[in-house]
Amino acid sequence: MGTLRTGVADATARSFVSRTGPTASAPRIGRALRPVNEPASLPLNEILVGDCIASLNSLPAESVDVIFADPPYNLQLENALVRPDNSLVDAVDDDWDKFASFAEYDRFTREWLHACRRVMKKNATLWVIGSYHNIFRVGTALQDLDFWILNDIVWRKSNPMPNFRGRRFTNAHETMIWASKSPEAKNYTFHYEAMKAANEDAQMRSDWLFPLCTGEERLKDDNGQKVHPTQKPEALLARIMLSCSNPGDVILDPFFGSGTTGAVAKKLGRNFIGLEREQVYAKAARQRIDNVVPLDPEAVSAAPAKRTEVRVPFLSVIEGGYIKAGEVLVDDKERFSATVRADSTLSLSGIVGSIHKIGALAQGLPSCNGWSFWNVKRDNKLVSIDVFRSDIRAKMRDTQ
Amino acid sequence: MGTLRTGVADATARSFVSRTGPTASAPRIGRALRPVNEPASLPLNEILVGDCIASLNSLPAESVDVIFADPPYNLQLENALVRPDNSLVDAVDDDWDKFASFAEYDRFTREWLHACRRVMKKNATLWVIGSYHNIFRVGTALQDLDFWILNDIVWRKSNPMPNFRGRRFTNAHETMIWASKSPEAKNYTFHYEAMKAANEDAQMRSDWLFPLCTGEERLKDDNGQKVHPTQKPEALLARIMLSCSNPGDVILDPFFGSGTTGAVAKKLGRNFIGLEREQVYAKAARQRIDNVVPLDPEAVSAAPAKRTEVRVPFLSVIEGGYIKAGEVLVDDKERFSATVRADSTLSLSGIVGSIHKIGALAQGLPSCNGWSFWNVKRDNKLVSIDVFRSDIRAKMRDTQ
DNA sequence: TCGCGCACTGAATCTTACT
DNA sequence: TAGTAAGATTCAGTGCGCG
Repeated sequence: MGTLRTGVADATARSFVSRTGPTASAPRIGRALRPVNEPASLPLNEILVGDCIASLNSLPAESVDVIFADPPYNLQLENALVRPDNSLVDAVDDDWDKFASFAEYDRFTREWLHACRRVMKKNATLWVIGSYHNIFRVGTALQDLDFWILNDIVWRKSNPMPNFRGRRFTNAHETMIWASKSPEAKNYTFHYEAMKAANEDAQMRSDWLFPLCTGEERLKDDNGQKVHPTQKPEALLARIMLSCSNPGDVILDPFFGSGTTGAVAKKLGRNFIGLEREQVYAKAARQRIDNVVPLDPEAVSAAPAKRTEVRVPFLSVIEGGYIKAGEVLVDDKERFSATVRADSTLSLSGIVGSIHKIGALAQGLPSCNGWSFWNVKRDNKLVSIDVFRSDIRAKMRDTQ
Repeated sequence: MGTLRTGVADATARSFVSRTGPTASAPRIGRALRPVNEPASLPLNEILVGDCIASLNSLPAESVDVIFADPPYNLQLENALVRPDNSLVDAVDDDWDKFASFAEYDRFTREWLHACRRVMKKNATLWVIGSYHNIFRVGTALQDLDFWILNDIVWRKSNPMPNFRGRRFTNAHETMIWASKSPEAKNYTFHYEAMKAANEDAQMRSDWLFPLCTGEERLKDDNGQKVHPTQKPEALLARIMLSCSNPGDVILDPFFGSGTTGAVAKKLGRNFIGLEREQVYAKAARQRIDNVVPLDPEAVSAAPAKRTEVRVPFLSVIEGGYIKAGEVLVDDKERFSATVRADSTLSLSGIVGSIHKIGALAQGLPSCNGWSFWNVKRDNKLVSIDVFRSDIRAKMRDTQ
């Protein structure tokens, strides 16, 4: 396994070095620097522009430690989507995300996965991210190609786009699959202790909470438009690299896009190889990466898990058995009473709504915090429903 | 759609009724009660013992509203799992969870999904739960069979089994796929408003947090051993039924196991059909369900949704004397004004059209909800015309 | 400098009833 | 059944301008 630490490009340099790659289909956008302890043909910390399968086939076999892949999701939008305020959603409608059929998508998927397999070291692992549109195809292909799934990881988005038509649950997560090259490859890298320490000394779970990539981090062009429609947050890549790679490792990304993998690799003292079809993305990524200042090697430690006070649905109070459907809630002075329904809405004089809405309605106020307004009788005493929320939060705290 | 409410078995009765089913392979463990307004061959609130595909094929086509399926996971533990203290983990190693290959599992999956499809009503939906061992196979099969995925839902476990070897992330979730019968079936049941009210008046997301089924809820046999290795929590099924079904609906579960689907269906005033291969599970489930006390019907009905309210023509507002022909409507900020004509159309700069059309035109947008856009002046304050619609609807309700 | 209000945005398979 | 009109529908932010 490579232990290189100096191959990462100097952060102060800005010059672009475009060179002829090993095949005509894969010109390199890279730095002239080349570490001496890796095969000459391994284009470390470079971006190969061209078809990812041709580029993969140009690389030496068993040469990379980790692959992170963010392939096209094969979204199938039927019509334009407008928000309630009638503005148009800037959806992904790029050519690279269009496939004629599931069969074609499967063929494409199996091809790039097969090519990835060849360049993976024996104990290398592979990450693929996707949504329900494509992730089941990817998972099936992985299993058919004899990859061995280690985990599926859920990226829970703290700020997902809402469902504007109210016809589904908010699509608030994406799924990543983490797999080794084969069931026999047992000696893959996994920093269990670091992950546990990062998670308040509890094992790191398979559900991770991160915000979308927005604000400063989001790459914009000269017109202020986003450079890439699906730029991933650096925190996501950082947790992957910290848990599953070592400084000096080679991280390959066959769908490099805006170069998040490269930026995080450089920051964390890893080497990257980026494959990207679109010249415009590759160029933006190169510039982005050249601006990254690597962390001090000592500082390259696991990022702590994010912890905030979570929202508890009132439904959880019923689901947790604290209050039963059909019970009656009253306010402090027992002037108002409402019946709890199975779906956790309250019913008062035939009107149905949330604990907050009905609390407001009872008092004739524009708003009301139902948690502090409503009580339930226990042993002939009033107990605030907020007590149950606190209890649920205490139990959840370990699982954040 | 069935509206049966009385077919749910009497909670005080305890007797088992085993009968000969429609095929030799599907003897019924059911109640003698049979609602009169459903086809004679629909075995409501019964458990059919036998091969699930044979049982499915014995049911009439297009007869169920929701299917919840918890198929075998095809777990692939190579060796016995031992805890750090050397105790043996009681993992799933039952015969019904063994498949020789992915191909065999796929064949099985496609077969039962195809049989499910036939018994689904046009706007029925299907839920399948699984883990990374099988869910990718299931999702691929669903898409190949032309089901239309609406969401993938993550069940986050608040108390998952830890990873004992420290070689992976804690497997802390399972995945559910929610799908309609085809892309064209748009009128599936989804109680958006109820879910939103249940979740602090914010849209219900695709990640749900529940504890595992433990304690009192977990079914035990006479020796104190768990009856079924993968009993699902009732809260999970309750959220599914509350969001995606109505009282009286028929919920089918082709892998009934310990009968959680039946228990929750009865509690929430839904009908169930359970299919189960193992006599011992069916018997335990029957007993469990007979002990369930249904909730009061008031507590389980769907909260009223705006989109199900009757349409009120704007003309009714004029006819009701709320607004007089010739009056002027304005928007929130009084940037636009339009005159009400006697036939309830608006006139703005010589153009005449509905409240919606003129609202859209004024803003230069493709569409507009005139009810929320326009206001009228009363006592020098703006009053939304939607207030008048609400009033008309309230009066209509009283006279029903 | 701070707070407030408003505009804008993010991998999205996003309506329904009537003629 | 296809076309048209009614009308229902958003959360957690970031960033900017104004007072």
